Amino acid sequence: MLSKACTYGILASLYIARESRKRDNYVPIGQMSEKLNISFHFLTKILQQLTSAGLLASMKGPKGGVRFKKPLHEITLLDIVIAIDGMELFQECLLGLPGCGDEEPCAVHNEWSKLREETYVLFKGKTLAETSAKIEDLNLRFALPKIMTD
Amino acid sequence: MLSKACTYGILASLYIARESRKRDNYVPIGQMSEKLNISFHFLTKILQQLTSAGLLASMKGPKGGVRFKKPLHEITLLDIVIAIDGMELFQECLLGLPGCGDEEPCAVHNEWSKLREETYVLFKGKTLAETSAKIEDLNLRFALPKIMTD
DNA sequence: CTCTATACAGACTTAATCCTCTTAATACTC
DNA sequence: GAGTATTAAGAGGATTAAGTCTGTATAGAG
Repeated sequence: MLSKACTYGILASLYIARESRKRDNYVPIGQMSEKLNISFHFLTKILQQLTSAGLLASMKGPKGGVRFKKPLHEITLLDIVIAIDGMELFQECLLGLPGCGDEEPCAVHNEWSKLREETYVLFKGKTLAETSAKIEDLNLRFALPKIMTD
Repeated sequence: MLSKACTYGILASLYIARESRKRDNYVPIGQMSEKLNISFHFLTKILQQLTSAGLLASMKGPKGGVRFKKPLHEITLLDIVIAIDGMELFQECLLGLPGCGDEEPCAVHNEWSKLREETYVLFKGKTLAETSAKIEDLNLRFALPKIMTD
């Protein structure tokens, strides 16, 4: 469904969102990679994609790191997904048929495009503000063990 | 979403279904691979999965090939998908969190599991009889060019 | 019985994804 | 200005998915 890079990107985004609600600093990638248990260099590359997509601002040097450029309620999971995995997910024919579309639908086009649209709407409706808040409500220590222990 | 092998498996299944409604012979994989423009050996491996899953019966030798063991209206796209890609698609957490489930949901678990369920129902509701009939109704020469020219 | 057309099996190759490493460049601290 | 903590950039390695090849077994045809 989503690439590993994309799920890491979402997790990292939720982490950054959570940190930035606590204090307004840049969040260093090194700390983040430890807490999320994701390879530092790999995470760096993923976050660079978010930076060059204009979602994150980055700062080098001590006290550097990354943070979101816009308020958290203006950034959605869709923004993250598109920046990393692109739009193909919401456009591809289930059967991989090249000409499939509304005009020349494949055998499952109508149902499938409806599901794709629902998926799109789901991602679009999830802001970082709302979603990162939910993480704390639910206290997901099972999944993100080190986030909760700093 | 689906692996290449799985989409090829579905296309081949629709082809077999279509052929077997015309005459009751085994469908040779060589002919199928030409018509669908899929590598013969690769397609063979994929169809072996359907055979060992009990969906297809196969016959060696001249006039041999594969055909479905059950009537077409009793076989769904879900059967094909599960035989090739397994059930993970309908079980995995969107964020890849290991403990995510109804008891300890991740931040998007509820919405995501609803979508997964809809996907499952979509596949389950699509029988080969209905779906392969649709292919001819819609005359999908754009996508399956060689199917229509034999 | 032999020949041929087919499926079966598994090793191998290629391509894509995932991840790591090394070397910059830059900003802060003293 | 030197030292250090950080991101940036890109090469390279590891793993998995995708695809190819070679050979074997088997069923039918003559």
